[in-house]
Parts: sequence; C-alpha cells; structure tokens
Amino acid sequence: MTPPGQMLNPRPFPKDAAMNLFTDIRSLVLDALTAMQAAGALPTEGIGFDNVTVEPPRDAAHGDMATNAAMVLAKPAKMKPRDIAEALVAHLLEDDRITEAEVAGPGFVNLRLAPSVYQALVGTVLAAGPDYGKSAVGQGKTANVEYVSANPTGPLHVGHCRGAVFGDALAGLMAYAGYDVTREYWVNDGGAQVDVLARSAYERYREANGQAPKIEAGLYPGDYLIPVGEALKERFGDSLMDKPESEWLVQIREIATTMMMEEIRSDLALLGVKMDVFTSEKSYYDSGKIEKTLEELKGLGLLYNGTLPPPKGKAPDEDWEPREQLLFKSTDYGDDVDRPVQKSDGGWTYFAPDLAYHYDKVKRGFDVIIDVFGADHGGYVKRMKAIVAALADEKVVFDIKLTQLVKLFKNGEPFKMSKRAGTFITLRDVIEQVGPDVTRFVMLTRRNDAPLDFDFDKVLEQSRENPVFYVQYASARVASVMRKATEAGLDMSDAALAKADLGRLDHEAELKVIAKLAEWPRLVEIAARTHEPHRIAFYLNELAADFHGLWNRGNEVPSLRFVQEGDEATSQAKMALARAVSVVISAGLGILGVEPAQEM
RNA sequence: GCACCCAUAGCUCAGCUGGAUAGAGUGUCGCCCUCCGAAGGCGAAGGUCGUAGGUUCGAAUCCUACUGGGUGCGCCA
Repeated sequence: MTPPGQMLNPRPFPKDAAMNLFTDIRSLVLDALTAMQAAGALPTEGIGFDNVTVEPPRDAAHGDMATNAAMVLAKPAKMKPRDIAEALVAHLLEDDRITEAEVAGPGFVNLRLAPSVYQALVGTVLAAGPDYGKSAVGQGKTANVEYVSANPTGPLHVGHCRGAVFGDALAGLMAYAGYDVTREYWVNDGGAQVDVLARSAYERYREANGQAPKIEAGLYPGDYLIPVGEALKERFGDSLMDKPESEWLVQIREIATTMMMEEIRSDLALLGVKMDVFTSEKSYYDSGKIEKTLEELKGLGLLYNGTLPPPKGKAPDEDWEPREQLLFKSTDYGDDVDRPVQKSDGGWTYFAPDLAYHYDKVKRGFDVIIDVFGADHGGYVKRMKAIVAALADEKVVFDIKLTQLVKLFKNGEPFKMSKRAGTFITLRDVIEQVGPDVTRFVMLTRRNDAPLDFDFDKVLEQSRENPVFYVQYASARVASVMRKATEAGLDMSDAALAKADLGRLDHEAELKVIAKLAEWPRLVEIAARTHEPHRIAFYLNELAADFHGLWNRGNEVPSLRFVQEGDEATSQAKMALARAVSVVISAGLGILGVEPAQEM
C-alpha cells in the first residue's frame, strides 16, 4: 500500500495554502490558465486571475468543485466562455488529482477530485491537529477587538452577555486566522454616570450605618450596591455620615467603580472571557489625553466653533436653543451632523473621550480595529467611523459589529425583565442556570445583527433541534467509539492512526464527510474576513450532521461502521476519519470558547 | 422628518469577493434499532427570496424608489 503522503501527484502545493484544498485546486486552475497562455490558447494582455474562484458547487451533483474562470476571463480575453472552458478542461485532466472535468451551464468548469485527494486530507488533518484550518490571512497582523465595555455601574446583564460572547468568539476567530489579537474593554469610569453610582453607593453606606437609604429617581436602586455600602462602612465607619457630597464623592466613586469592575471581571470569568486590556476613560481625563488629542485635531483643522441645527422630528416642544459649541467635522467623513466635543459648561461631551480613545487605538498601530456595540448604539456607528476615517490612513480596517437584543423565554413563554419586579436577569443568572458552554454556543446560533430568542429550557434540551447538544453529541460519539475500539483490542493510538491506510476510506458516504472537513479552512477565512463567528457554529452543525449521517449508515451497511471487528487496518482508517472530525469540531468549538464533550 | 439594521418554506433561521435547479431545523406524511450511543438517520411534500425598477453573461446577494418591522437622533454616558 502506498503511504497517504505519496498518493498525491508529486507536484508540490504552495506552502501557505498547504491545508486548504480549495486554494490548492485554485492554484492548479491558475497553472492551467498560465499553461494555456504559454500555448497561445489564451491571451496574456490585460488578463488577471484575481476574480477566478474555486468553490464548492451548490449542488453536489455538479461535482466536488467548480471554477468560474472561463466566465470571468471571457470578456477581457475576448473569447467565448465555452472555448476557454474546454481548453481549461483539457489541461486540468492532465493532473492526477482531477478525475473528471466538464463544462456546464454558462461556462462553469465542474471538477471531480480523485478519492486519494480526500483520503490524504484525513492524514493532513490528523497531522496538523488543532492547527488544521488556521489561516495565514492574519499572519503578521494585529487586531484589536473592543467588546462588552459596559458601564461600571452594576453587574452585567443578558444584553451584555451576547456582546461578550460575540466579541470573544470574534477575537478567537481572528486569532485562529493568524492575527495577534488584543481583547479590550473600555471602562466608562469618567462620566456623570459614575457620580450617580457614587451617590447611590453613599445611600447604601448610610443604610449600613442604620439609616434608611433615600434612593431617589435617577439613582441606581439595585441590591448589588448593598455590599458596597457595607464595605464603605468598614472603611470609613460613620465618619462620612451627614457630610456634604464634596467630602466623599471622589473617594466613594473610586471605591464603587473599582468594586463594580471587580464584579464585572468575575462575571466575565464565569463566561470564560478574559480581557487583555482595560482602558479607563477617567485616565484620559486625568492625564490630559483628551486635551492633547483635541489640540492635534485642531492642528489638522478638524475642529471648529459652530452651531448645530435643531434635531427634527422629536417632541416639538422642548427647551432647545441654538448654542455655539466646539464641533468635530465628522460630516466630512460620512457622518450626518458634526458632533459636539465640548458642553456649554466647558466640560467634555461623551464624544470627546470616544474621539481620543479611537485616535489612540489608531496610533497603537493595529491593522484591524473592531468595536462591538449593542444594537441600541447603532446611531454611533457613523460618527465612530468618521473618527477613524479622519485620523487613520486607509490601510486600517475599522469595523463596528452590532449585536441585536436577546429575548428571554422560559418554556416558550416570554420572560419580561424588570428591575423593579426583581426579575432582572444578570449574566451570572444565565451562566448559573445553563452553564458557559451552552450560553456561548446558543448566543452564536444567530447572526450578530439578528435578534435572538433564548429559552432557558430549550437550550438544555437534548435533541436534534439544539445545536449545542447536537455538535457535542458528535464529539461524544467519536470518543465513545474510540473507547470501544480500544477495548476491543485495536490499536487506536495517534501513532497508529497516523499510519492508517487511508485508501480504505473509499465509500461515498465517507468521502462526503471528508469533503466537509475540506471546507473548514475556507470557512475560517470567510468567517474571519467578514468578522462573523456565527459561521463557525453553523458549520459545526453541518459537520455534525454529516458525521451522524455516516454513523447511521452503519446501521444498514455494516462495512461503514467505524469498528470492524478483527480488521485492525480498516478500523484504523475509519477511526482516523472519526478522529479528524473530532479534531475539527474541537478546533471550531475552541474558537467559540466551548469545551468539546467526551461523554454526555 | 433623518440615519442605521432587518424582511428568504406554515414557524425559527442559514446562504461565501454576485454563480447553476435558493438550503437546514421544526411542523406534516412515509420509512429505519438482533446492528459502533435511535439523545440518531433516510425519504416525500413545502418558495413570485417584502414590492417595483436598474446594473450584467448571471442578482436572495450590488444600486434606486417604495411597503412593513426594529433601533437611534445637541448641552446623558
């Protein structure tokens, strides 16, 4: 038997694409096109191959892969698509890896690959392990993903949860695609809301000292500040009682925000989220960074004094009056209005630190900067993009991802959140009820910009409908069959599987699963390019479906069962495939921050 | 009033830098355990991709207008 590595045509694959079958075949197509040019069958002038793609066909009946080369090149080459396609087919058929090539439809070239190509891929997956599918697209580049960034005025709730999961999975995805990723949290500890926090905490402090707290409207009423009040009592005794705000505000604000951030960090830890950098808004105020930034912007001519038109369509009777303010020229960079940076009392608007912060991120030299906001902050996208457009050169990729709302359900019934009624669902509540793995996976079973229904009962259901379970079940089955094979006395060690005779994987049901594995590196690239980690979750569901399908075929076709009693060589080949499936599932779940299951 | 997001099978949703006869799950109907985990699988039926135009070899995908739903709109972050 030929070892798997030598079953291929000896022509080497390009190094940077050695694991992606689609780019391998694409380069094969490009080689063929180049050969056609050399032979005079295709013009050289004005012909570029950038738009040539090799993709899985929508319908498997069309083959394993399809290329649009003939259609894309027809116009610049001034040739008929079919003529190019037919010449291309002739060239491609010379390669051992291509068993069939035919022209179809308007000029597609459909390809069928030799089984040996797929069989060898199993070996590639096992050899690469968790690295199979890692991409070079982000190699040598840096990315900054800012997410959560909840105000430090209370514990995280379910809305933050989705942003946290999405942002973290996106960061994991970018890392898998080769980027050096910084996970960052912007701490809004510098504005009026932390003064409100301090006042609210002060009331709890009074409460701890035996006084009835006066939680007026506008203060934070949550019980979570009671421990803060107690901590303040421990620290200050009754020395701050009945003192004017000026004597305690700064101190209490500092202590309260620190305690809230500790709580937020521990909430995030429950979810498995660990930030690399927490950037403090307050530090921007304290260090003069805002003034410095604004000075620079003035130098660039991006700030001016002016008056904004009144907002339209709001309540007609409001106390709006024209006022001259210091404005940022964001309309020059795609925003709808220029944004004020200074309030009438001379203080900075919230926009000023945003401006300085994003300028800072740009200056730190990231190749990719991504902000993850809740959908209720959709109105800020244009102004943020204006900042980066004004301050960064065009090489910086800046993207803002919005996460839509999460609607909670319990047994199919909508679950209304209300702070007053005490049915306020925190992130901690969710994790404690369903666990971090389920929470994370479910949060990624929708596109980020689609609303998500989260049913506390359904997410724990063990059925086909529940993708968390379904994917976990697949990896559990692999683990289970591995145990069984080992108990049967078969050698299922990594070393044995690495040497397995993969040529025995010749059934179309097996090749179909391998073809799905072949899509993995390509999918990772697409997901990373579009900043859409949900694609990973959907892919895993598809891979699991193909695997379960193969598994069940074994019910009718005994030769498809993974364990072939008394035939170690065949068992090893089949188990190599099962292992390859579990390797990719583990890698995918790893990106999403979910643990694969060994048993259920 | 303006801006952004969304509209795909009865329901919940995928759909790649624009590709061929638009896919899953669920629900309905019919099958498959002496058999590696049936917590599963196979098959059938189900669509004017919100509407109307445009761009082109080709549009669910890009552009324009409209309809319907969500979010937001100076001195709050």
